[in-house]
Amino acid sequence: MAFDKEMQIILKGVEEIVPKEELLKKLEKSEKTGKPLRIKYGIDPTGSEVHIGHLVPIRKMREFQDLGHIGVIIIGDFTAQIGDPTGKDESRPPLTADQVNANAERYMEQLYTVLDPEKTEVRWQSEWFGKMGLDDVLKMLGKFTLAQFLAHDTFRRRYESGTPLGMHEIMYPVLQGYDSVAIDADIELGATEQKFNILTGRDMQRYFGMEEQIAVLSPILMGTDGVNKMSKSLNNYIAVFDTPKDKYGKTMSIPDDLIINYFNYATLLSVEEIQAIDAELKSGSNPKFIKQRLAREIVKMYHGEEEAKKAEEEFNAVFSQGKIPTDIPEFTFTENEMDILSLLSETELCTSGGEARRMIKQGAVSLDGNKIASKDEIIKLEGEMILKVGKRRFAKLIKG
RNA sequence: GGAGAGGUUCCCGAGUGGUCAAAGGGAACAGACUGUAAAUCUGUCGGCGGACGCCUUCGAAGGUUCAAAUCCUUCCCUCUCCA
Repeated sequence: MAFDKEMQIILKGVEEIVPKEELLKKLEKSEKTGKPLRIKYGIDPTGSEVHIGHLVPIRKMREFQDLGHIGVIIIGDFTAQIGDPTGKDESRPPLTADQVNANAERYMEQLYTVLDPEKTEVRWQSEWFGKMGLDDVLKMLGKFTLAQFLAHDTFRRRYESGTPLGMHEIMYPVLQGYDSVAIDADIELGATEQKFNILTGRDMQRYFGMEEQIAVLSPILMGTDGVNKMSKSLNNYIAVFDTPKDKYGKTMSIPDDLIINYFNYATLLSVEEIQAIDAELKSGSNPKFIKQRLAREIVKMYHGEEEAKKAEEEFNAVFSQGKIPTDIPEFTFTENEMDILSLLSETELCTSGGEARRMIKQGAVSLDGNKIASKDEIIKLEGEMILKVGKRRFAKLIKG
């Protein structure tokens, strides 16, 4: 087969391709006409942080780019004001246009850590939706029936459980589908939960007499808690803008049985390398070291070898040997002595006096390694001292 | 438009005049333990002051009462059934 190599790259780490047999035709056509395929991926700039779960399909886009195709990023400035209802059980408060603009810029910055800017086209939904009149919208909506949408699990569940479901939310797949018409997409990337929306794009293209796009669906990356999918609202994510130290630490906190999953979807290692790691893991070698390799790989992707090594050393020092991290906030005091409660609130190690007292009572507070026994303790400030709360909160006190 | 149900602390969810800062679960945080920021166990979990107390909180605004999350009035929002 002519496209063996291409198919192998495209299929790697992909959960599902619908419909698979059309993909080969697209590739053949592209080769014959010399016209690159247009690979669509839509983002809703509802926040400004991208996490590595988002990047799974983005990395796929990069692979398409490396094969010579064009990546088209849709900035969903209209859909962002709706909030994607699929895969969610609750409405999201709409955003203002200003927030959307601000988010979009920061978003792209993070995507370019993976994408090839030369082969990336960025398009805004407002380019086409901004010009539409109500008649266009009605025509578009008339192509679908309510039953089609209620057949979708998310909508049905929301409806049946009595959770509010706004009319505008039902519009979401329609808008996303029309994007594919507007940019003439050949392939749309997304996580598996996007299947419905992406297939709506096929319907839409068909209604407009166009060739239908193909859905290339990536698996959903599990969050660091190992229970839910990676998501901002659940705070179980590793962000592109996280510090190397945080990326490393968060990776180390994932459950052991997620290790291979992360290797597959969050690193650039080849299938063979990952198979070797899997074998090693199954042979009973200490998962900690394999997880450290994973953490190193992830940090390396975004910050380079050097930073990865540093993050690992730091992690070992702080968590394995109980040492103090290197980059801790410093506070200079001119007073000769202060009571411990004031110190804890001034350094923002504790958010309230009540919390500070609680932490002391629980034996969580120490100064230069000596446990603080009483909330009435007066600290003599001299030179540099390290104040510590729990395992992860530190402050350096400097006598000014 | 008609008839019902409901909006509680970060989330879910009990509570229907004082004993409620408000059960229980989840999340989070801390301690012990561990190869780990995993798992498990224990504890904490509105703010201020050493408990007693005070302040802020139960959709919003008023009102009744010595006293309200709990009663009344108006308003906002959600769901169900009927049309």
